[in-house]
Parts: sequence; C-alpha cells; structure tokens
Amino acid sequence: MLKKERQAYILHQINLHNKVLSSSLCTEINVSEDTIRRDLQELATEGKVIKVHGGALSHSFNQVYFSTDGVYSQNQKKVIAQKAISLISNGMFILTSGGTTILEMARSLPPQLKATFISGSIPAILEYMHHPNIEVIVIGDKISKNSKITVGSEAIAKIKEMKVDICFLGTNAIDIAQGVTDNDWEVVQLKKAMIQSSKMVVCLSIAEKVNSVQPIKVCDLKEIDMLITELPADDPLLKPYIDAGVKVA
Amino acid sequence: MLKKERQAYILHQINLHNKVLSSSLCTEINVSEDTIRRDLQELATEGKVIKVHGGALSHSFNQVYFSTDGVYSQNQKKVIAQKAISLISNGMFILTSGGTTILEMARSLPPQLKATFISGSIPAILEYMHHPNIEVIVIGDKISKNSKITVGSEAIAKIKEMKVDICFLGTNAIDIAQGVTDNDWEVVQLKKAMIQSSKMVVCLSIAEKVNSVQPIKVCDLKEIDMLITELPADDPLLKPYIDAGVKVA
DNA sequence: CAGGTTTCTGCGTTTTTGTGCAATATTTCT
DNA sequence: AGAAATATTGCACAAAAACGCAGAAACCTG
Repeated sequence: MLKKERQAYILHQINLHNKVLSSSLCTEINVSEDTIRRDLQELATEGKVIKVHGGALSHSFNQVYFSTDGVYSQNQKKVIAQKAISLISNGMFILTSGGTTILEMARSLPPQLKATFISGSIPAILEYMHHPNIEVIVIGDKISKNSKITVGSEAIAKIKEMKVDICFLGTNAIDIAQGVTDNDWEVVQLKKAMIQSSKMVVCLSIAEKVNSVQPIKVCDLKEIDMLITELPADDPLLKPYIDAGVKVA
Repeated sequence: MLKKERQAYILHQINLHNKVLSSSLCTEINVSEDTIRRDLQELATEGKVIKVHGGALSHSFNQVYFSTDGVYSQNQKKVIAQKAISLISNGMFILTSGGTTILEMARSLPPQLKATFISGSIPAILEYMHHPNIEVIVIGDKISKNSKITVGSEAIAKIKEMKVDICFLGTNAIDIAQGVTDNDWEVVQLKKAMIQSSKMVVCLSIAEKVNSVQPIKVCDLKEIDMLITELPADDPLLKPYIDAGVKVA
C-alpha cells in the first residue's frame, strides 16, 4: 500500500470517527507502528490532524469540545432566556430556581418590565435587584453554599403559601421516562414545592441536558407545562416531549 | 480512551453541569481516581476548570462577582471591623444589618471562625457565603432596593422568633439625647426587631456619625450595649457615651 | 544500465508518557 | 474530635514516542 493511500485512509478514518489509534491502524493496514506514527506526524505538521499520545484527533473534535472556554453555551442560554422572557407579562408573579440559565434570564430582562420575582437564589436576586422595575421577594432560610440558594423547611413552607403565575426551573436533567431529575436533595425538595405553587411550570434546559438523568427525581413530565431549549420547537429531539403533552418552545 | 478525549469529556461535563465529582467521573470513564485527579489538575493549571476538593467547578460558575464599590478600602471601617470581630467566638449566632461597615466586617472575618450569621442584607450574605465555616441564614421578604436588604413584616416576624448572641448594627446616626436614629422607615422597623431579639446590641459607627441625628428613631442609648468606632476608647468624643452606660471599643 | 542518491520502511534501544497501586497525609463532614 | 472521603507522593509497569540504523525499493542521471 502506498504512502499516500495510507494517509488518505487515515484521514478518512479520522473524519469518520473523530479519532484514530495508532495501534488499531497498524493492524488494519498491516504496517509497523513506526510507519503509522510517521504518517500521523506528517499529517499533523500539515495541520490535517491533531497528534496525541496513542493516536490522533480530528480538528473538529477540538473545536467542539475545547471551544473558547467560558462562553461555552452562553449563546444557547441567551436564546433560552429570550424565549422564557417572552412568557412574562407585566404584573406577573414569578418564582425562579437557581442555575446559570436562570441567571442569564435575569440578566436579559427588559428594563421596562414590571413584575415580581421571587427566589432564594442569591446570584439571581442580585441580578433582579439591579433592575429598575422589578420587585424582588427573597425566600429566606439557610444557605446551601453549593447551590447558592436558600434551602430548608422554612423556605419550602414559604413557597407553599404562594400561588404564582409562572415558575421557571433551571433544569439539570430531563428525560422522557424519568422526568426531571437533579443531584442535590435539598434543591429538589425546593423545586418540588415550587412546582406545586405555580399555575404554570416552565423548564429551562440546554439541549445537551435533554435526555439525561440525574440521581434524584424532581417530578414527572406531566407536571411540567413547558420545556424551553435553544432548539427550534420542531427539532426531532423534542418530538417525544411534545407527544408526552409538554409544550415546547 | 485517549487522554485528550477524556479531558474533553470532562470539560464537556463541567460546562454542562457546572461541576464534576472525581468519584463519579472515574466510574463513568472507568479509570482510576488518580487519573481523573491528574486530568483535573492539568485542566486546572491550564485555567480551564477550578479544582476543588472532590472534583472541579466550571469557571463561569464562580463568576458571581461582588462589586468592590469605591467605599471599600477605608481604613476606619477596617479598624471598626476588627474590633467588632474580636467580640465573636465560635458557635455564636449573630444578626447583622446592612451597610458598608457591616460589609467590611463580613470581609474581614477570619477563615477559621465557625459561627452562624443571620441577615437580610444581600451584599452581606454574599460575603458570608464565601467563608468556609460560616452558616448563613437569610431573612426573607421584599427587597428594598435602596438599602439592598429585605424589609417587611415577614422579615420582622422572623427576627422576633430569634434570640441571638450578638446583633451588629450599621449605624447612620447616634446622639446622646436622641439615641440611634436613621432615615429609612422600613429599615428602622427591622433594626428595632433586631435589637429586641439580641442578648447584646453593638452599634458600628464611624466617628463622623457620632453626635449626629436622623429623622427616624431606632432606639434609646440605653438599649445598646456597645458602641464601636475607629477611635480609641478613651477619646473625649466618646466620654459622654461611657457616662451614659454604653461600653465603648 | 550502473552507480549514486533519496525515500520509505522496519527493527532494536532508550526515553518519555500515561496509569494504577499502596502508603501516608490532608481535608471535610458530623 | 474522630471517621470518611479525598489528596499527595513515590514507585512500578506498560504503552507509546524518539532516535539511530540498516535494508530495500524507487528515482535520478550521465
């Protein structure tokens, strides 16, 4: 087999699987590992692949996962935030959990909006506080330092006294079978209470968390009214949820 | 699985959930915990994640910045803060109002101190939250945007349920004849409740505000146990307060 | 086509890298 | 303060890379 041929094959494999192992290549093509290594080396200096210990990675792989750090999924969250905000009208009472998606929503609230936001999430409260026309109600209790939100029976009792228009839940995992799940017991208790105290329950979740599961159950799918992701409503990923009776935006 | 691949996966998870546990990762990827730890270590030195005990955090999560307002580094307030802190012992329950002096105190709390701080002041809560050994209890209610503190009957009712060891009041005005006075009606209601619910009441005030008067009365001098200013205890300005039965530090 | 040169490849050997293990320290939680 | 979880360290071992070398094929070139 010619060298060019080999390299073409390697490139093909890399584009197919996003990665190759030197070891497997050398048995496939039946040449020594040195040869493979030299090929990869060459392709790497030409910038066609990324050489790593044990094989090589496709360039797209790097772009996807090592994306300019920090702004990761920021845009997606902005899209979600906008969709969520479109549900809010003046005068509404709104309950929100914590999480970065909620935070993004809080930052994006239009300045003229007059509404009352209720939350125990300290970062979210900070954001609400900066808005000129928003009333902020703080849910008091002990702070959970992990999630930066107040948790405990006092908080839950307070939430249960309410009946608000909308509740926005930052969602860590949502799945057709398991419904909404999370990984912090205290936060889950809180979210359960929030769901009960709201006329409408809206889950905010980036698409990557859709169809994932966490250890602790928050609620079944049927208890949530709407799921907001950054995807268009007709994306096939969301079809099962629509079929399950969840509105999607 | 290649090392880079693993690290990409880890990054992906971190950006998705804002945190990862070494333990869960090592079962997911099926490598030893050492390997995960080394990966996290590496990613951390590259600045892509924040390594913590037991796992790692996304960088964006920790971006809960707290405004270092200009008033920050006033030496007088640092002095006051130190004096106030010397009154605190491990295990105490402490109620604090809002104000920049209180904030300064919150920032200066020694890291080993274990105590429970109760407050409705959002900036103060933020500071308490950053300390490793402090429990934070949030007083919930509507936020007063002026003072960035929760105010209202709920908050007052909650405070009245307590009996804490010390209450620190940021003081706007104190005077021999008029006692402690302030200019925000709602905040005054809160402070009154705080005074009633504390075994010991400590006023923090910069010397400038000593012998000044504001429109609304908080309490008489005899209700406060101690006055802390940046001045030495034997400063003539403070003599009248000592004579009136107030401890001075 | 002979002889020289270059390119490609494989084979040992030596380094480097990646992993896991175990013993020990440190931190966290309660 | 003590137990449990997590970190650190040093070490061993295997996989992979680097390097020099040598044989073979390909390719000049007169």
